[in-house]
Amino acid sequence: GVSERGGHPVVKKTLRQWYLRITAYADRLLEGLNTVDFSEAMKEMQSNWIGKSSGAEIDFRIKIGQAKETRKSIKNETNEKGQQIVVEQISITETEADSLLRVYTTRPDTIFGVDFMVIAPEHQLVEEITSIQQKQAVEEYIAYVKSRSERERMAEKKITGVFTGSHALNPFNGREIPIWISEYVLAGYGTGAIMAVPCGDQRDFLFAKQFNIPITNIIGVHFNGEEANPTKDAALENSDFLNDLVMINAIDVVLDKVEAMGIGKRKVNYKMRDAAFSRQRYWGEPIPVVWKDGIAYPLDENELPLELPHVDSYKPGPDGEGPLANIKDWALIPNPSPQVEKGEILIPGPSPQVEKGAAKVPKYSVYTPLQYELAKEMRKDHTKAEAVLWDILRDSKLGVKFRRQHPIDKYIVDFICLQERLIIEADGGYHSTEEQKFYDGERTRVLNDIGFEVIRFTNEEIIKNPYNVKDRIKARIEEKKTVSSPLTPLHVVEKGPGMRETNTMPGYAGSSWYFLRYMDPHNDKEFCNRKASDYWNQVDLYIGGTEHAVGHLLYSRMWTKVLYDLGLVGFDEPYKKLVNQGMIQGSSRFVYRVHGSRKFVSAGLKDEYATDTIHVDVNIVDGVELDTDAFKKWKNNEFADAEFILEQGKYICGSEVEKMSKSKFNTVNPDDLVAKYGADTFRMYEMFLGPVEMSKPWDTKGIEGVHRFLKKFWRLFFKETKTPPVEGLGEAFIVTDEEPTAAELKVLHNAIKKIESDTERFSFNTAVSAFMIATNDLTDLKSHKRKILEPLLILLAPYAPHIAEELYSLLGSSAASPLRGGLEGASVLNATYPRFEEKYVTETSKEYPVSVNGKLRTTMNISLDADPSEVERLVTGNPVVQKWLEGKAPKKIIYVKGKMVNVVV
RNA sequence: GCGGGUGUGGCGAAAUUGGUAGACGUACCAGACUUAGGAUCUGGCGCCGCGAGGCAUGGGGGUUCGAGUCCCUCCACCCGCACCA
Repeated sequence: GVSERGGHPVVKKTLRQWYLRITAYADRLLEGLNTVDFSEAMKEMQSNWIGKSSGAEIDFRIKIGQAKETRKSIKNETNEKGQQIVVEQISITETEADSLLRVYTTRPDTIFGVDFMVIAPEHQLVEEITSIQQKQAVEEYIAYVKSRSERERMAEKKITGVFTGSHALNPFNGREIPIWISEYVLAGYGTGAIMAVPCGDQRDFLFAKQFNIPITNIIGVHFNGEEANPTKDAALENSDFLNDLVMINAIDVVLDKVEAMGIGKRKVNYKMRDAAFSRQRYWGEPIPVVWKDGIAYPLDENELPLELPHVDSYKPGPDGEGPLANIKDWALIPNPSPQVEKGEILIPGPSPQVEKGAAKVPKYSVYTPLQYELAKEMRKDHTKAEAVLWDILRDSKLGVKFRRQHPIDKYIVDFICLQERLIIEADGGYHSTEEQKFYDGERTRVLNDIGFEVIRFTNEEIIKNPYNVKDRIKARIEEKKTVSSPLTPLHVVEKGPGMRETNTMPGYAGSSWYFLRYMDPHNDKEFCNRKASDYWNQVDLYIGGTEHAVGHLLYSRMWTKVLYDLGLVGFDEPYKKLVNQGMIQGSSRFVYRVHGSRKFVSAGLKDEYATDTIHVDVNIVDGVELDTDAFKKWKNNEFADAEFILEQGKYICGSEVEKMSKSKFNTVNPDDLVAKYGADTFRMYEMFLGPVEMSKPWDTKGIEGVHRFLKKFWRLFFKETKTPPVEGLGEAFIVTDEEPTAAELKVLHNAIKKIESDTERFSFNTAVSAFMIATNDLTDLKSHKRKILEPLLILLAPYAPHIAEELYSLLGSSAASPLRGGLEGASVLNATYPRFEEKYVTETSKEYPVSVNGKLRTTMNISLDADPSEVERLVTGNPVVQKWLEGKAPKKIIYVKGKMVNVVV
């Protein structure tokens, strides 16, 4: 496609990027959700995104179907024309593969229902296990998959796949299971390979049907042959030692056995990926890193803060880099600070030629401490060959100590004997490519340079012939012990020119923790003093949209956990309570142009024509009726020659609720509304629209009501005058200092109670209606008393701050109304919130609803202290009730004090 | 497909614990004041019915003296994720 703004072609480029390792926090981000007050939808979105699943990785042995061929010349003769004829015998044998097929499953209980395996097209075993017969088909299929864009793949959902020609062996019964390749298995999730159980998984079922793979039913009647049943509650059948076990209980039985046999282990997987943390833009915090020889070095603390350089142009840098790459003066630095060096002392061992203490103690360097982390990770995951080799080398079995997955220089080597300076590497199948050979050669050269010898074995060698491998290593160690091993200087990174990182950080680098800065905004030593953050603690209430669910809200939760782990803040969740406000949507209008003409057809008639739907500006539509003259002038007369096909003399537009967007011509500009009605009206109307968390289309119509309310409220303070107000308050100001009546106090205190509780539970729409009710009531009572109006103003301040402040200051400071002394210039924002007092709203009687058999028939005013027998007497005496009783005696009278009365006949 | 949510007048909505369904606001109708009304005020306004009354909270069923609210079931719409094994 092309870009929306400039129409430039969009191309894919490979870029070096920084990632935030949010995956390391996956579990804690999930658990933390239990401690915060977020909506269910929000929690659900985040936990879906994290996508934790518990299952197991299981290794299957692989039988390669006729993969190896050996050619043997059995005849070699010359024919009568003198041409040589070579007759070859090709023998094909089934062999077991070097590698194991590792699958990820959440349902190990279904292991006897596995009818085929599926690996992703990108899986590393594809080449190794493809048989000769299937080679062409597999290659064609891979080419087909590559030709499809992700979009096509998602949209079409075709069932595609190809058989590799090889089989996996069920570890329990040795059953041969065909291995297929299909794009429905994703390389990036789990191990990129699955065991398919068609009777229990719908995708597997459809695949089996598509390719006529026989289905094993392990759940008996729970499987109907029409579709898969993912139940966990069925008793297993056809499942060997699992027979009759309920599936959910069988999971652990299988896993225990798998782990005992050493062919797999329990494993938790996450859908969440690390978060891209670099942007190719100017605006963003620069990343404090200097590159040298392809290695990233962090800046020293005393070199911080690193500030963005001044630029004259924000044009992108070369090869998709950010604009900073253009600023050579800034990016290139002649002398980067020395790298962080974490070395280990290499003690010259007991080699006879090296005198103890004679040699200098050399260090070998490690490029960055990160390598230690990486090595640690790598030690967790090892190939079968590595495991075999480690078994040979570990515990000084060969007389010298070996370490595995050890960082040295810029590499992490498989096995290293520091004492004898010997490195052993186990190479997988991929080491045979030309490119890999080049890198391996380079690696060997560098390691040799710093005094290490490298011995390489292929995985195949190690597994097939471990004793041979062991003997060769042992022999080499003996040889090395007898010769001098000169301690050459190690590969040292010299000071020299380097280049700054030219990517910048994304917006969320700042938005993840900005709230902490509010707690200590003037601190120039640290982002926020621990004492300040301990005092203020978590954000009490955070109002934001759901669109941040898997972005900002997740990042800032992670960020807070990092700071917590570093001891810099005392809480590990940033937000105590989260309210998702709804989005104000746009209500779009459409016109329908008859295809290829300049005729526009009204919505009711559009089905009779082939039409193109066009967004039309909502401002030239009244309701759904188009102003056709305005339409002709719209967009600089673009549609000046339009003709209209009307219905009942009108052009009716189509309508739809969509996101507000300029391109959809459905935007309403708040500035226009503020100019017309004022900010208070606009603000209050937004609150009045409905519950905060609900999205709804903007509708300007109702705004008049709120505006009328504010005008009415104003009239509690001011008399309307014909002439515009002049200096001072004059006669128009009608607030008095009289004592309020009981009725007025009741109105006030009902309002206080309702508005306070509504505000606290974020029910702003009902709070606004409570203001309206109070204002209507006070208008009816002709109440203009300061003792009523002043508390009401304080209540109003959060809802209509401008008018509240204005009237409050008039109450307090006006010379013309000397109602108050000493409060000149006081702000309503500092006023004490009014306190609700029960005594003003207490009633002595109530208009009770009286029902007969649950149906409301009448109401009766009864004293609240009336006892039940009194109520019964009054109710049964009521003529309406008597009419419905039809002379019968009531069976039962239900009286709920303060609520209702119900007579059961 | 999976998960979350919402269904109440012409429209936005209210009903906080099972207790007078539709508060408040719009729109609409009638009227007052007025040169005028896009100001203000009064009255009406769920549907059917002259009325008594009947029917109404997406549909159906249940629990209860009483259900918008609780339970079962079906339907529609919106949002999020989406080949996650």
